[in-house]
Amino acid sequence: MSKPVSQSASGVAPGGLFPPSGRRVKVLLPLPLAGAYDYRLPDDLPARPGAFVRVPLASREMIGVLWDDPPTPETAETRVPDEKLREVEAVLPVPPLPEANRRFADWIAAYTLAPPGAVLRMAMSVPQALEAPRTRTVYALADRPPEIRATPARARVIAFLQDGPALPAAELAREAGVTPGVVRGLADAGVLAPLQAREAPDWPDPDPARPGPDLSPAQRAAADDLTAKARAGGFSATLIDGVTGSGKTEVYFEAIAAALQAGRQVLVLLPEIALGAQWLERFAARFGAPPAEWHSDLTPAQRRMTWRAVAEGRVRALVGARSALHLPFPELGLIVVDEEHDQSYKQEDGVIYHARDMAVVRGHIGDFPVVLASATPSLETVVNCEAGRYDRIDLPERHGGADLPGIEIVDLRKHPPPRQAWIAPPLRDALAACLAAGEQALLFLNRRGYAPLTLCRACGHRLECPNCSAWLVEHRFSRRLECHHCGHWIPAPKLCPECGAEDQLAPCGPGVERLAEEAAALFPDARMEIATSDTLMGPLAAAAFVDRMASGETNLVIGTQIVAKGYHFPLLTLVGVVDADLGLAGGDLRAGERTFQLLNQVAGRAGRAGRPGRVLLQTANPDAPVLQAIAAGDRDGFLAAESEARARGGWPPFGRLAALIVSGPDERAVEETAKALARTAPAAEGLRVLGPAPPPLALLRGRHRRRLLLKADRALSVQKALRDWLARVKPPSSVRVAVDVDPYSFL
DNA sequence: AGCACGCCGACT
DNA sequence: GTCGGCGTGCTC
Repeated sequence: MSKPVSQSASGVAPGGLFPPSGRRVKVLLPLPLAGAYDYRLPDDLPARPGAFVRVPLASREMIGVLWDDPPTPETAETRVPDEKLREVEAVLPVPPLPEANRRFADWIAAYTLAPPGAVLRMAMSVPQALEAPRTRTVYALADRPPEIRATPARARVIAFLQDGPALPAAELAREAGVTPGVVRGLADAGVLAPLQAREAPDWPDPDPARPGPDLSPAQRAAADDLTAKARAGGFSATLIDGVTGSGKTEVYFEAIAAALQAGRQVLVLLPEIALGAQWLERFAARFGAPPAEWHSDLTPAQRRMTWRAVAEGRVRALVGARSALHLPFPELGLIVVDEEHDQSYKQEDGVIYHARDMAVVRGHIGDFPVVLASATPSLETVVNCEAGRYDRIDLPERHGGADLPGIEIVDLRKHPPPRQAWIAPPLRDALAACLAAGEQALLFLNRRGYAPLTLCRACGHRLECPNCSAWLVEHRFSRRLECHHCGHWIPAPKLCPECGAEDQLAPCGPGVERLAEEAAALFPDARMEIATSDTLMGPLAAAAFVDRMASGETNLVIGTQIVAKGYHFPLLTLVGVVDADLGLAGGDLRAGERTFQLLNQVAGRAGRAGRPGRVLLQTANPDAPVLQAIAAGDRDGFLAAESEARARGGWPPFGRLAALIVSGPDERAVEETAKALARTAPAAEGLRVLGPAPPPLALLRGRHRRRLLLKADRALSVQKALRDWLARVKPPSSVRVAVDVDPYSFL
């Protein structure tokens, strides 16, 4: 132990020994520690639970949150001795973390088995927001300005400030149309007075009183239900189930208006990919001001100001990706989870949780309604509705809206594409007709790059990632082979790295880049564009792409799932799904459901704005139930069959599942730990452990992996079983055991 | 998460 | 002989 620690802890102060004063408090630190630490809060520091405090920790300082006392006081043995306590140094000038956020963090930690501090870290993602708000120097007219020589430029500055806001020198000069020197001169002369102003401009409040759009009778009924819930408060979870174009957004906008009118804050969650300009514009059109935003493209300054404005209640409505759930809303009164079925709500690293489910928990804790919206609701949510846990609103398709696209299956066994090509004749002909008619088409292939596999014709060697059990994907634009799981890449080689043969490396299978090559050869006059996360980096690139689509500048898009979500393309009439079977391989629990949702969403891109659309699904398994259901438009039939199968097997949502992922750089040590876990697996009625088994990605980012699966009856708590189980096995320090409660990915 | 302590290789 | 690599372990 270092000297400063023992000194301060024993109460040695200049002038002698004092009995320690102040009371013992819990401080949760944003670190993956087992629980909150005890500190001494000096009597002269007033702080209530939730206060952000600065505390010493080992040789440094940290910011933590004054946590509530645990419901069961600890015993004398587990209690940290008084001598070890160090002092809370300061209370930061920020509103405290609201009670609901604290209970929410506790709940997530208990459910996911994550350390509470790791959960808190998500709520404290912007430490700079906790410091005193930054100020900037602005200039206003001085109270008693001295007499100076009047010039036209000076007059303009003075005139501007007579009814304009105080501004920083540079902005003031720009607004008044003078050079910065004029402003500086006025300031030096004492005509302008410098003031310190808070940097954060207020967010314009969305105006809930603005009249909404005309709603259909079904929309009106749905909106009335939700506005009543939002006005009254109290927990409820409601699914809005309606196809694209049924007006879900307009309906939940009414709920938002009601919550705002009731003086509550509102949070809308969207998948990151759908959080584009189009949604923001719709919100602004309805409420006269855009919402605040929270997503990965924010700058650090935007992040800091937004976090603070949320905490101070100055942000009334915010739209964000899943991490927005942890923002410190003091008056949250409604959460909307749009595209609730979307897999991106499942966070897969760090604290592993499902944002849709946690949104419902947050509503429960905050005692307010939660609205889930989707055209293809998840089976989880549908079952929750059937069980009466969630309410359900069905929105029929609007009359006068676009017809549902006609969906046709192209049997690749009957209509094979030419060698080294992937567009089968029926799709080729449909594309030709569509482009000839001056319409727009989308070729969908959920695979980035040129080719997913490169192999040597001479020796058969496959180019694999050294850190992951995965093939390297060729990207022609960047002339690289890239691993899509870690950051690894190599320049596209000319020689086989195994046998040294020259020009024998052959691309196998298609990616969007290769498909574009094929399409360009078939339709040399098409105005083609590739849309993937590689080509649409950032909101600006995405917005520019949307513009080119809306204007018809682009008439053929080759895209991955990025085009399936969030955008509306009014001129698009043909969608070709190049490989409808892609998502079905691997046989994981939700492969069918996921494929249904994705294909349905892609198909929904065709034929809006009144034009009939056409969708062609290329498949080698035309009899697969998912594809039959899509083609027949029989979503409910598909869900019923899927539900039946899962109920029979005791799989979620009819049973509980938790995965243990054992990983480490040393394969033997990982294997040993996995086996030790299997040996000590809990044995109880209604509980089974499967594995260990190497997952499809048995090597990921240089770490070897094994998976075990705990399957339990719905009535059982998997958390208790997991906690007891993990306490029985002490893995070596190089091996990590991650817990994924309710796993979605089986990789 | 940091940061210190600790125990083995290339330097002044 | 020391500087320093980052493996391991602790922080109320």
